[in-house]
This record gives sequence, structure tokens and C-alpha cells, in this order.
Amino acid sequence: MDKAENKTPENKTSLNFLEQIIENDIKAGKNQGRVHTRFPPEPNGYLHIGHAKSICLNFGLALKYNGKTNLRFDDTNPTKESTEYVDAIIEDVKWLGFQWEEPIWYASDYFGKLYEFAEYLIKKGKAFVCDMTAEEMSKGRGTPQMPGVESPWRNRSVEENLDLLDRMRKGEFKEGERVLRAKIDMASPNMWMRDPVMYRIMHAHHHRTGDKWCIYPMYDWAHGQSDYLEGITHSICTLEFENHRPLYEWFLDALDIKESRPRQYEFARLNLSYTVMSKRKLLQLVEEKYVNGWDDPRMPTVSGLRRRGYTPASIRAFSEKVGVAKRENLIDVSLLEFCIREDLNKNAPRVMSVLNPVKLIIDNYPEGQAEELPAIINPEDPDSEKRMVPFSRELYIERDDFMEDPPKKFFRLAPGKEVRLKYAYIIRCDDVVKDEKGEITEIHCTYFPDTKSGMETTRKVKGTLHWVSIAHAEEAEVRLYDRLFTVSEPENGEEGQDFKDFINPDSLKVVKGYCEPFIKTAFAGQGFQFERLGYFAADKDSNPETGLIFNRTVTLRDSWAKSR
RNA sequence: UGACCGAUGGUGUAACGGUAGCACUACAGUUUUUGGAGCUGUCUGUCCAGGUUCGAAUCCUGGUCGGUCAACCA
Repeated sequence: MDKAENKTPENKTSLNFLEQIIENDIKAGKNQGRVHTRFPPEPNGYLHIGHAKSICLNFGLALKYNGKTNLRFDDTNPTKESTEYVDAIIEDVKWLGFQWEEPIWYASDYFGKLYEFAEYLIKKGKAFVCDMTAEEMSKGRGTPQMPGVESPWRNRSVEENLDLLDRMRKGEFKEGERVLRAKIDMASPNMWMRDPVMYRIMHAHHHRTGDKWCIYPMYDWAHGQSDYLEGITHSICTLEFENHRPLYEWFLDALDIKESRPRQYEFARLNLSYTVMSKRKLLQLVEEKYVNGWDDPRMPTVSGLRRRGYTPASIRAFSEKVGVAKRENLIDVSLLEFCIREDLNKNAPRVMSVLNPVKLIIDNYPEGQAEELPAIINPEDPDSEKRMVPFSRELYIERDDFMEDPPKKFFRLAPGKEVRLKYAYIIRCDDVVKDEKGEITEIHCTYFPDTKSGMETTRKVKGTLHWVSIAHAEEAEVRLYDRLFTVSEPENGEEGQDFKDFINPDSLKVVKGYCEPFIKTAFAGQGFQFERLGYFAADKDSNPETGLIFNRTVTLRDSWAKSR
């Protein structure tokens, strides 16, 4: 690699550590140069942005190196898993834009093969049936500093072990009565090598194998062997499995697997500021109704982000930008927000919408008159078409866009001041009307007909406002989302504090919005820019009865708000 | 206190013994019929102590700090 190449970003040649490993493997001719990855979710919850990173990584690596990626459900614990989750996960992976190698696999596809493997290990004297209770076993395991003690059942005969395993499978024993264990080393400094459990008895109905099995394999026993059976070359998982790698290797060795052998690599999972990422905690938020389901737009789930208005491209871009390494990290949500703004700025149609209205009356505009003004749908798109916006005497503008007694840097409307109404005319504020509480109810203005948008004018204004003609306005329910937590690391509070103590009570505000008629073209999921406000996505619940519903994806950057 | 892993600006991530770069954030300027977007620029960094070397973020030694591991979860 030439040093100079590294400096030119347009032909970026720097690789992350996984790409380096893969390139070395290809060079060395390992696995005949094949690259085959897999994404192995457990169907016990919905996918979140951390999974999205893993998906982009696994599929991205295969794409880059001309390889394949399997989608495999790690369904080894029937008590926690269901087809509801399977379906949702499939939809999310598809939505993110990735194509897995057909068919979809399940660890349960390998239950039969795994059973044969287990018999093989028993015959080699490398596995045994243990009658200890879970509690006894836990005590006997020792501590990281102290060796464990060997099970009294460790040296049963091959015949007895085979017979017992067969009877475990047939359901002759109660749950918890016996397990199959690998015979490794109770004194190992690595806890995972202290005769780990391979099979446990569960009289549970499995979503795919039904009642066929009464024993189910543990993760470590199922995973590496599934990788092997699928011809996986690079089995990529998160850091907490680092200590499992010797066990992963031990099983492959014990099964005498030498050719086409998968290798496990670990990377640091994604952490995002102002949210939580563990499935357990997300489940808690759902079950305890802090949010309205897994796809609540405040959730960091893929389905939540989708409903919030995030696009697949924005999530892929984000996954690219966060990078891949082995150190713990905390990504600032502002990076995620940057990615969706970048996408929507280029692609979202613009529309004017007033969310906190105050009435503005143009006194010198004829009553009953209206005109259609052309407006560009997306100024960032050179091929953008025009939309027509109705203008009339009575408008709504944003309450924040008017101040009776403004500071010097206020570029918006104030008594005696002039602003442009976007795509329309320059107006001057002449007067305000207030109610008995002192609240402004009407702003009276004069418009200048020769300043119509597109006309030459010498009149200069500092501010441009968005507006909606009251008579032509479409009403919509607008859901204003904010971050779900008030602190950047809700999981790292003081002693005795729970992540739920930091839930933001104002994470959702629902308001009525007034939009220009063009909004009627919206379809579910479509993202718009409400000019000067932010990006908003049509909610999937919008229907003729509820009317239009919009979710705020993210606000526009606002240097005015910041400067105050 | 055992094993494994890690440590580069505020946050991420490059640099593979030879000028510490890129992105986000923040700030400033420019521009603007979105206080948006764009463009330009600025600030801030190699955990510590030794050693090897002409030269160390990079190699070695020793510390410090952080993460993971004692489920019949994954």
C-alpha cells in the first residue's frame, strides 16, 4: 500500500481491522478465498440500530469481497422466541436493503446434526451427562480466581452417557434434572472452559420444531457448528463473546473439523448517546408503556427509526461513519441526525406548514381574492418540479416569527418591520390586536404588489417567513418527538439510579398543524421538509378517519435558536 | 485478586517505524427568497514512565485506567 494513497479521501484505501483480516485471508488462499458471513439474530425482540450496524457490517463485507451472507435465526431457546419476532426481523433486514443468501436458515435446522455431533463427542470421551442441579453446578464452578471442582458424574461410561442423552431427548426426565456437558477443564482461568453445558432439558414448544425436541442446545454449542455447517468463513460478533472464542475453537477441534473452518472475530458494539440499546431495557420500555410499542418513533429500533422517518440509506451511511473497531464507544446522536438530514435535504419535497399559528391579515389585499403562486418542490434538486401554493388575505404564520419588542438581531416580523413571505410578497407589519390576556390574536400588515416573488425589486429584507393561507389550509396531527432520555448515558447514573429515572417527560408533544394543500399528495412513510422547521414523515396510521398524521424526524439546524 | 481485550481532539475513526489525517460536534466568515443547504476557515489529540532506533501513536518492558467473564440466556 502506497502511503500517499492514504491521504486522498476520494480513493480511500485505509481498511478497518476486519477488512484487513479478510484481505490477508484472501491473499493466503484461506477457504479457497471465499468470504461468507452471517447475521444471526435471536428472534426474541426487535432489531435496533446496533443490529443495523452489524447487518451493514456483515452484508457490506460480503458485498465488498464478492462473498455471501446468510440470515440465520439463532432459535435455541423456545421459551423466549416467537415467529412475531422472526417476521419483524426479516422485514427490517429487507428494508435496510440487503439481500441474504436463500434460504433463510435457523439454528433449529441443525438440531439433528448437532445431536449426532454430541454423540460423537461422547464417544470420544469429550462430553458427559451431568446430574447436578443448576445450583450445585454454579457452586462447583469456582470463581475467576479459584478453580472449580469436577462433577461426580464426569467419568461415566460412554454407554451410560449415550443412553442418558437418548433418554433426555425422549423426554424421560424433568427440566433441570440433567444436562450434557463438554469435558474440558474445571481449573481453566477461562470460565467458559469449565465443562460448559451443551444441552439442557426443556419441555417447551418450539416455533419451528414443535414438540419434537425435549433438549435444546446452548448458544456456544449451536453457534460455531451452525457456522461450520453453512460454510461460514468469518463469524463476526460483539466483544462480549471474546472469552467464548476458545470454546468455539475447542468444539471445532473436538469434532475434528479441519477444512473449511469458520473463525470468530469480535468488534465493539454500537452505543448511542441519549438512548439505551439492550433488548431487555427496550422490552421494559414497551411493556411498561413508556413508549407505544417497539416501533414507537422514539425507540432506537429499526422499526422505530423507520416510523420516525429515517431512510435505509441514512442508516447505512451512519453505519459506515461510525466505523468498526474493538474499543468501547459512545456515538453522539448528532451523527445519526446528520445522516438523515443529509439524505432528506437532497431528497425530501418541501412544503410550508405552520405548527404554532398566529393570524396575519393583509389589510390591502382584496377580501375574497386568492392566487396560486409557484414554488419549487425541492431547491436541492436541479430537476425539481413546481407546486402551486394558494395565497390570500388571511394567513397563519408561526408565533415565533413575530416579536413586539425584538432584539437587534431578530430578522423576522415586528411592528414597522418588513419581511418576505416565501414565494409571495414582502409585507410590513402595521399593527397588532390582542385579547384581554394580552395575547396577540391578529397581526395586521400591508403587502407590496410589486415585490411578488420573481419580480425585480430594490426592497431588501433580512427575513423570509413560511406561511399558510387559512382558507386553503389542510389540518394535520403533528407529533413532535424529542430524545427519550434527558442524559447522554441513561445506563450510567449515580448509585441507585435506574435508566428509567432519566426518561424525558417531554419526548412527545402533539400539536395541530396547518399545511399547504400540496401535503395531500403524501403517502405513508414519505418524508417532507416543513420549510424552516424540520423533516416530517407521514405516519403509517394516517387514514381518512384520523386525517393526516406526521412524525417529526428531526428539526432543521437552527443557528438562531442556538444564539439566544 | 485470575483470564481475555482495549486506550489517538468534546465524539468516532485513520496513520502498519518517516509531516498525526478524515467525519461529526462547537465556533467564525461567506452566501442565501429556508437564521436550512452550500462554500471557507478556526479550536482542541497520541494514558503514564522507561527502553530500542537517525527517527516511535506504531516495537519492547513496567505501570495506570476502562471493558468482559462465575445463566441449564444469547
